Amino acid sequence: MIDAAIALMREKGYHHMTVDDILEKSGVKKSNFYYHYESKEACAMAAFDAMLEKVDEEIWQKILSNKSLSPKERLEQLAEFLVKQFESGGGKTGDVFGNLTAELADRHSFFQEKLNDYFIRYASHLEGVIQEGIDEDEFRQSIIPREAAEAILSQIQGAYLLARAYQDPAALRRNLEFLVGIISS
Amino acid sequence: MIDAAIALMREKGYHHMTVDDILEKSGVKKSNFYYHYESKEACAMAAFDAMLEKVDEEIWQKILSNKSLSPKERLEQLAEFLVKQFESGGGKTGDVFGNLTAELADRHSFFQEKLNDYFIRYASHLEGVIQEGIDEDEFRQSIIPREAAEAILSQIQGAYLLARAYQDPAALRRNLEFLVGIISS
Amino acid sequence: MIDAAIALMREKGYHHMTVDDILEKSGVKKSNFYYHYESKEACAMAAFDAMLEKVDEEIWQKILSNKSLSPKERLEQLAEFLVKQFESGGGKTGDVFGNLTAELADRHSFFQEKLNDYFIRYASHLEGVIQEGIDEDEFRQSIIPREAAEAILSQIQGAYLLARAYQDPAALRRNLEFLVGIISS
Amino acid sequence: MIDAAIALMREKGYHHMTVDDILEKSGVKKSNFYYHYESKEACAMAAFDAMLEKVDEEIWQKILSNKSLSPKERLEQLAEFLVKQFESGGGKTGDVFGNLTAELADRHSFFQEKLNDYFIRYASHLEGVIQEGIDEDEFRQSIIPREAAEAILSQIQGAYLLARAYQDPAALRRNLEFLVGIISS
DNA sequence: TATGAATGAGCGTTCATTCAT
DNA sequence: TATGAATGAACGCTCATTCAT
Repeated sequence: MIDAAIALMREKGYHHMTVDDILEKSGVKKSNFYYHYESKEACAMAAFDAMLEKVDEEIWQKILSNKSLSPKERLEQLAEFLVKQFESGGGKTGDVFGNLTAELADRHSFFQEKLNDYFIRYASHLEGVIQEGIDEDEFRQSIIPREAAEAILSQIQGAYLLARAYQDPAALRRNLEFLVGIISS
Repeated sequence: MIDAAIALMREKGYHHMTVDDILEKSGVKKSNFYYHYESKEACAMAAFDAMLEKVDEEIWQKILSNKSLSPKERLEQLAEFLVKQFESGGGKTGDVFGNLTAELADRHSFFQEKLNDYFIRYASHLEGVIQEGIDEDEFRQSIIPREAAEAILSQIQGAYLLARAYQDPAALRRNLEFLVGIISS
Repeated sequence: MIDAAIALMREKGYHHMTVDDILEKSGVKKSNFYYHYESKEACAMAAFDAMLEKVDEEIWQKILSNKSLSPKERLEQLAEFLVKQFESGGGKTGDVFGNLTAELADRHSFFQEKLNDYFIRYASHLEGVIQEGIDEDEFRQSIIPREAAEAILSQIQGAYLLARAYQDPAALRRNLEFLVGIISS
Repeated sequence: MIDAAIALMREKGYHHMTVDDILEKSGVKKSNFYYHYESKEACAMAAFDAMLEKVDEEIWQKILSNKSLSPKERLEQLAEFLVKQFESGGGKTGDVFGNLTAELADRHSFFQEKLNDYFIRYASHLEGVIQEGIDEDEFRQSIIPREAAEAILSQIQGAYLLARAYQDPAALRRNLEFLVGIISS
C-alpha cells in the first residue's frame, strides 16, 4: 500500500496519483484503504516518510558517510548512484523530492515542512563531505563548505530537471560532474 | 485569457489549473473560451508560447545580449532579475518552465518538445556569454563554455527549487552567485 | 438502472438517452452509476443484452417454438404480440432493435455486431417455423424457407416503421398479415 | 447549404448532424446561417422538402410512372435503383426517410406529418403500378392493390434496415425481389 | 478488518442560438 | 448580407470520501 503510493508518487506526483491507482496497485479495496489511512493525504505522508528513510540509508549513510572512500570519491559515487536511479526509471521520473517541491512546495504545509527539512539535512551531509575534502586537500581551500554543499544540492536538482527535459541521462551525469570538478583543487 | 492562463500556470501548473479558473480570472464565459481555443490544452500551449517570448525578450535579449555590460556583469544581472522575479511572486511559484518540466516532461509531447527546445536555447545564450567571458579573461580559461552554460542553467533551476523549498529568496541568490564566483578567474 | 436504460432506449434511442435520464429514472446518483458501469456505453450494452434475452424468451421460445400451435398460428400470434407491444408503448417507440439499427448500424461496432447477430438468429427461428409450415402444407411448397424468413423479418421491421409514421397500430397488423397470407397455400 | 444539410442528414440523421457540420460543409459562417434559417430545425425542414422532390422525380416519376415499362419491370427497376443508391452510400446510410422515421417519428410533429404524407404518397404510386399489373395479368388477381402497395413499401423499409444490419446490399436485393416474385401470377 | 455501494463537487467539452457591428 | 464574438444549458465522466454491513 505504501509501496504502491511510493511508486505512484515517483511516477505521477501527488495530485496525479489517484486513490484508485493505489488500490489497483496494492490490491486493497477502497473502504479498507480508508480504514488504514484517513485520507489520500495521510497515505502520501506515510509514503513520503518511507521515502525519506530510504534516502537516508541509501545515500546519506551508505554513500556520503562511507569512510572507506575519499570525499571526492563519495561525490562521484553519489553521481553514479543518481544516474543509475534516473536510468532505472526510464529517464522518466526524475527526483521525487524535487518533483514534489515543484508540485507542492507552496500549497501544502506538511510537504513543505518535510521538504524543507529534507533539503537542509541533505545539505548538511554534503557539507560534512566537503569539509572533509577541504581538510584532505581534495577540494579547494577557498570554498565555503556550506555554500558549496547547497550549490551541489541545487545542482543535483537542476540536473535532474534538465535530464528529464532532454530525456537524456548523460545530461544528468555531465552536470553533476561539472561542479565536483570545479571545486576540486 | 492568455494572461489569465499564464498567471495560473505559474501559480498552479498545468493540471491544477482548471478551465473554470481561467474563466473566472478572465471574465470570459465557458462557451466563449471554447470558441477561441479548442481545448484547455490549446490555450495552455498558446500561453506557453507567450511566456517563451517574454523570456526571450526580458532575459535573452535585454540581459544576456546586453553589450554594454561585461559577461560577468550580465550573469550577475541575470541573478538579480531572477531573484526579483521570484520575490514578486511571493516566493511562491518558482520558475514556470522548471515546474512544467517536473509536471509534464514525460507526459505531454508538446510541452516536452517545447521545454527541450527552451533549455537548449537558454543554454546557447549562456554559452555565448561564457565564451565572451573567457575571451575577456573574466572567466577561467580552463572551463568549457558549453559545459559551464549547462551547469549554470541547471544551477538556476535547482536554485529556484531550493528557494521554494526554503521559501527564501536569499537561497536563490546564494546558489546563483556561487557558480558565477567559482568560474571567475 | 438497466430497466431505466431499457425503457429510455426504447423511448429515445441511444444518443438521445442521457446519463442524467437514467439517473433520474432509476434514482441512482451519477457517481454511483459510474461505480456500476464504466460508461454510458457499457450500461447501454448491458441493457441491450437484457433486451435480447427478453426477445429470446418472449418471442423465440414462447411463440415461435410453441409446438402446441401450428406454424401459421405461431406467425399469427407473433403478429398479435407485436401489435400489442406497439400499442402498449402508445404507438410511439416501434421496435428497439430496428431503431437502434437505424441509429447505430454503421457507427458503433458493438451494436453493429449484436444487431447483425440478432437478425440472423431471428431469421433462423422464423425459417424453422416456415419449414414446418411447408412440411405440414400450411405454406406453399414453392417458397424457399430462408428467403421467406428474411422477407418476413424485414416486413416486420418495415411494418413497425410505417406504423410509427402513421401512428397507427392497424398498419402494423395489416402489413404483418399480408405476407403470412400470401405465403399460405 | 441545403445540399450540405441533405448529405449530413443522410450520413448522420437529424440530431447527430450539428450546425457546425453544415457550416463546415457549406463554407457559410454561423451567424449568416441564422440569417437565412431561423434554426437548425428550419434548415432541416427545407432540406427535407428538397429530398422529397428528388424522390418524386427520380422514383415516382422516372420509374414508377414510366409507361414504357410493364408494371413488374417498373418494380424491378425500382429495386435496382434502391440497391444502387444503397451501394453508392457504401452500404452505410440506408434510406433517409426510414432513418428519420426511426429517429423522429414521435418526437417532432413537422417531420412526423411530412413522413406520414411521404409514405402515403409513396404507397399510392405503388398502388397504381400494382393495379396496372393486375389489369395486365402480371400480378395475381387475388391481391388487393392498396394492401400489396403498403406491404411492398414496408418491405422496402425493412429490407434497407436489414441490409444495414448485415452491411450487405445483397440482402436488400433479395428481400425486395421476394415480394415482387410472390405477388406475380 | 474488510467489503460493496453510495455521494457531492467538480472537470473538460459541446451545441444551438444570439448580439453587436 | 455577412462576420467575430458571446452565451446558457447540457453532457459524459472523475475523484476523494463516506456509509451500512
